[in-house]
Amino acid sequence: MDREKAIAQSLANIDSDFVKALTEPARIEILKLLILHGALDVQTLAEKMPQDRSVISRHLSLMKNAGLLSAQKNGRHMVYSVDGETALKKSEQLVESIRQCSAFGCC
Amino acid sequence: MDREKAIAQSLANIDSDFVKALTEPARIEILKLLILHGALDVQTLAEKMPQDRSVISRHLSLMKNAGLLSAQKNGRHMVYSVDGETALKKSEQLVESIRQCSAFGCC
DNA sequence: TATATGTGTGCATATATGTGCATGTACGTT
DNA sequence: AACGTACATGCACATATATGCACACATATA
Repeated sequence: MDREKAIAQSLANIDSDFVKALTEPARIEILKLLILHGALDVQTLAEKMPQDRSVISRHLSLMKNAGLLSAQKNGRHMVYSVDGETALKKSEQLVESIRQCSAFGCC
Repeated sequence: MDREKAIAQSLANIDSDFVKALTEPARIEILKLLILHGALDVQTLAEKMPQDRSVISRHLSLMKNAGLLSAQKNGRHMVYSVDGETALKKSEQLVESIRQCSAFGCC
C-alpha cells in the first residue's frame, strides 16, 4: 500500500541518534556550556561538570556522531563546538516527519 | 548573567519526556500503526506487534503522558489515537529551542 | 449473579546506558 | 630520548528501561 510506505518513510526519517542525544541531562548541560563559552576542550568542559573526563569524552563523541557537535584537533587538545547548522536542520526534519504524519490523518 | 539565563531557559524548554517517547523502536512502531489505522485499542494494537499486551499498555501510557497520544475509554476498551496537534506543537518547540541557541552564537 | 473479556500494575529478569578507574595512544615539552 | 599532558577506550559496576508473567480491577454478556 502506498500510503503505508509513505508513513513508514516519514517515521524512518526520525533520526534516533539525534533525538537520543537530547535525552540525557549531562548532555544538555554540555550543550549549555558549549553555547555559553563557545568552543571548549574536553578538560575544560570536564572541570565545569561533576562527571569524570572519560564520561564527558564519551558524551562528546556521541553528540558528535549525532551531528550535534563538531570537533577540531588543536595540538593535543580536542576542541568541541556546537554544530548549530546541522542541529537546526535535524530538528526541522523532525518537525517535518511529524507534520507529514499529521497530514496522513492521525487526528 | 542575562545571556546565561536565556540559554539555560531555552534548553530547559526541551521536553525530555516528549523526546524520550521517540527514542524507542517499539513506540515508533505504535505511532506508525496508529497513524495507519487511526484509533486503536490496546488489544488490537498488541496483536500487530510481538510484545506482550502489558508492554504495549505501558508504552501507550508513556506516550500519552508525553503528549503524543490521546486516549478515550469506550466500554471496556481503551482507545488510543495520535494527538497530532500537541505532537506538532512540541516538535516545533524543540526547533525553536535549538534555533534560539543558534542565535546565541554557538557557531 | 456468574462468567468472560479488556486494561493496567506489581514483580522478577534481561538488556541498555551512564559512570569511574586504569590503561593505552598521540602530541607537546624539556 | 625521556617526560608530562590530553584524549579515548577497555573494564567493572550501578542505575534505568524494556519485557513478560501473574494478578487485580472494570465492564460487558449470559
